[in-house]
Amino acid sequence: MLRLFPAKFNGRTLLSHPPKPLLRLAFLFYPLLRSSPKCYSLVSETSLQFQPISSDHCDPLLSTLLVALKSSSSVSSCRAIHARVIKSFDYRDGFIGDQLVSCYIKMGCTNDAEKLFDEMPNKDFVSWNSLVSGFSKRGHLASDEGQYIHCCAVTLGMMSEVKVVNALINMYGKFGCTDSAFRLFWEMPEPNMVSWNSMVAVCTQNGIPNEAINYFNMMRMNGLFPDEATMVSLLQAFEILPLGRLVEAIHGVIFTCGLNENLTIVTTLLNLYSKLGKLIASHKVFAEISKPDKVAWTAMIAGYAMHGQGKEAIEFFERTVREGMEPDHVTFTHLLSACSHSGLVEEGKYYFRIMSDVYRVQPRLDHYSCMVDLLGRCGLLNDAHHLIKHMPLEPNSGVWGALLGACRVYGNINLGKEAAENLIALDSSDPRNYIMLCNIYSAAGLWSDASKVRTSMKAKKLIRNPGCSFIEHGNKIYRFVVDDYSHPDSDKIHKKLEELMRKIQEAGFVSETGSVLHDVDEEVKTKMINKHSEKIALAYALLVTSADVPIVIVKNLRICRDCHNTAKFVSLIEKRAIIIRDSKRFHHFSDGLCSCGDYW
DNA sequence: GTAGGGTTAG
Repeated sequence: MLRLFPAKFNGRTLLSHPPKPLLRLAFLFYPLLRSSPKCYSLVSETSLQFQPISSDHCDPLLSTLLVALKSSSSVSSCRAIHARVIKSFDYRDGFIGDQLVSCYIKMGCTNDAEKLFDEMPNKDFVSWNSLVSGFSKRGHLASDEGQYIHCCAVTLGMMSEVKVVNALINMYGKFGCTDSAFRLFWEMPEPNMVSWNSMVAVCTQNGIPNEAINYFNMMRMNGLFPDEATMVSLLQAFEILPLGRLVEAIHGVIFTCGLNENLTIVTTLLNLYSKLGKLIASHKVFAEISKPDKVAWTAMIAGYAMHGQGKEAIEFFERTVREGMEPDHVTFTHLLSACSHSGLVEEGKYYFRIMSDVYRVQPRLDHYSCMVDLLGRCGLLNDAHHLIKHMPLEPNSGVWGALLGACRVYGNINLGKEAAENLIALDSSDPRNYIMLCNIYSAAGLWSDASKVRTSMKAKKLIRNPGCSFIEHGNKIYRFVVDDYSHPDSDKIHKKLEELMRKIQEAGFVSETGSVLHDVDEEVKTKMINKHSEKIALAYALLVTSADVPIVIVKNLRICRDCHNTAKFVSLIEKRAIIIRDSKRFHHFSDGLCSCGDYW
């Protein structure tokens, strides 16, 4: 039986009559308290031990409950406990007030958080930090609000506090204001470990991996030894800067430092190998984890999904569930995405059904996106549209984007238009939405409509993100854009490309000019398409790599149909394994076929 | 000897 508040614990007298509302709370949330590592010391196997230190007996237990509440990921528990706390007490100040603000933010009740924060009479720098970090982590802070908070911190004399500056650095990082983050960091008299780690993270999150590595090196030169957070952020830098050999070197360092027992680091490494196209290496890393957790095995499923290995993802899922793993919403997102990337329609429908029926995981927007993608892939555009119209949540850009992608493949102009209009209504500043719509019109030969879309893009001053391809060779990364002549060996590369195109045309390859947006002659179109960055990278790879290693190309945008087809032919004719990672997934080409089954 | 704010993984 659960005993609450024993009279004595370790020889000390404990509170014998705790306030009744608290007693009810403690009973209700006993499992929650037990599951929170930070509160574990307060809660033994059989009883809830409680020892007040202040004259106000409510505070310690309520604080413990609130801390447990924050560390729990259960939103329903959050709401329940929060409702009861508010009913029984009215705390606006000090410790409890700060905790409540954090809880509100965690639950997504940003208005309540702000209201309470405004009402708090004695805000100190801890209160401010709770607010800043909570809001910036969840993207609930606008840039000017951030600057206002920075001003407050300065006027209230909080800038001497390292934790405050660290919170501001991270806030600016989340806004993409790297310059402000840099300035704050370099003005700090004594940055600590978290400050350095924050800088590495800020650089990684803002797509400047070289800078992340620089900060890492500077940190080492300052005599600091990297910890878990450093390694995770550093590893993530290599997602953008795919220097495979350097990653293997870092893997070695992780091993020799004994960090290979650290689940967080190892999971990041596993995920990184997947993203670099090395699924076998991911699997090896996973196999060496002694006690993989939910995050680690979800990462493995995500790896299979990315590489279009749906059957393997399902097998893996079923095996681990049998071993007692409890899947959550992220697990199902990747499992459904695996089904969709492999065209496993029936399996996808099955898992979508049982995720709530059997595993009690309610479908979220990501799951609906996967389902729309899954249905769209096999041409069931009306079913996909029906699902969107009848889903219980408000469809977001992911859901409409999945439909638009399917419309592009199947050339459905009407639905495509609807999807694109919804997308543009949701976010009129994302050039990709306009480009997709433009693509659909162009493919259907509706040049005047396509041109209207281009005009509205121009009017909004939206610039198309230029496509580029990366390839690693001899410890260097080479970047190619369309019609690129920047490489010193450009003449050779373009000669090789022309030769390659001639060869595959002889084997039956026909250019697919539908991917070219511009309303120009077929001949000009073919010329433009033949100089796409991934084709140049491919020709370069054929020139400099040996025949036995797979060619790995990384592209920032999605691969176009023509380049996809080219890679298929080249894999057949040159007898080479080609791996292309585009912005959405991996394509493994061999013997004239692609792992994506021509749908992406 | 207890409890709060700053960095990191699917």
